[in-house]
Amino acid sequence: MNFEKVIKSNGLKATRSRLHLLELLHDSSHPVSYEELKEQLQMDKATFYRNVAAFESEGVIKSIESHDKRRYFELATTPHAHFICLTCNRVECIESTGMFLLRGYEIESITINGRCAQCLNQTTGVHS
Amino acid sequence: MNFEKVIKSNGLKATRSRLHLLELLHDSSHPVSYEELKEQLQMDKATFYRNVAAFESEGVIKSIESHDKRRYFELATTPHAHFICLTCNRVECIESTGMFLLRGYEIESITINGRCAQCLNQTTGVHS
DNA sequence: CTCTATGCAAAAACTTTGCAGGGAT
DNA sequence: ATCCCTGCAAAGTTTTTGCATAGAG
Repeated sequence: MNFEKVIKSNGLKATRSRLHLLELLHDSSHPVSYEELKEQLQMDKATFYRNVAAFESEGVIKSIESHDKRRYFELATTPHAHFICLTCNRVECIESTGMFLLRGYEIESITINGRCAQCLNQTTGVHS
Repeated sequence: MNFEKVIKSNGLKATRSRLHLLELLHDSSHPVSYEELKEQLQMDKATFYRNVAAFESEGVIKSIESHDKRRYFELATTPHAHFICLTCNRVECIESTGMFLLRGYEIESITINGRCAQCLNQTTGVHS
């Protein structure tokens, strides 16, 4: 994946911080929480906020809000739904096909909150 | 709707502030934003935060997060989905029946982000 | 070389906590 | 009368802004 190109094509400069941000999101199999993202990147907090905002407004990344105040980020790819487990807080991407229809509305994203199969069976093993 | 009873049955005292909060949510046809709620209630901000937290943890009210950082509240009723228009920021409740099934998962709430029919037709009339 | 992005520090916005008085049961 | 709730003020957090320097194109 050529992030440099992606960044530049959105009128932004391909700096180290920005490449790091996108790489981190790309390397993760699931959406990354705000906190985790902020932690793992060594850029200044001001830069972090500015870059996240820039990428989001350019549509390079997307954010999902969970039931509590958590916010998760991922690279913008094909539209798909998200499932957030209220017990273990994991976010899963749900690739679906027939789901994006609702009379007269344009659907951009869907978030489903609930409890995943794992957590329903074993009440142990809670992820923070 | 007997809010006094609702509040007391959750081990809380039926104070004016709390009754106001629930009445306001009840009188609104759609979920109310955090800001609007905070504005329209004349209780102290500390009290506001404490009461919202109390009601939410008791399951009396529910909150929905929109794509940006907005948070919306409603009285907890029967499970239903929400549609948030990314253009006009309106939140609609979607009563659905066959929607709450997903292999092995327990669904608690669903949020759909997109653009409503109105906004798709007329690009004017954006609500704040 | 130009103009944007970054880091630092300071400010603003938002949320939580402590405590004494007021109100509900 | 008791114990919870409220308001105020102060402390903590999170996010934004201003500005000089560093870095990308």
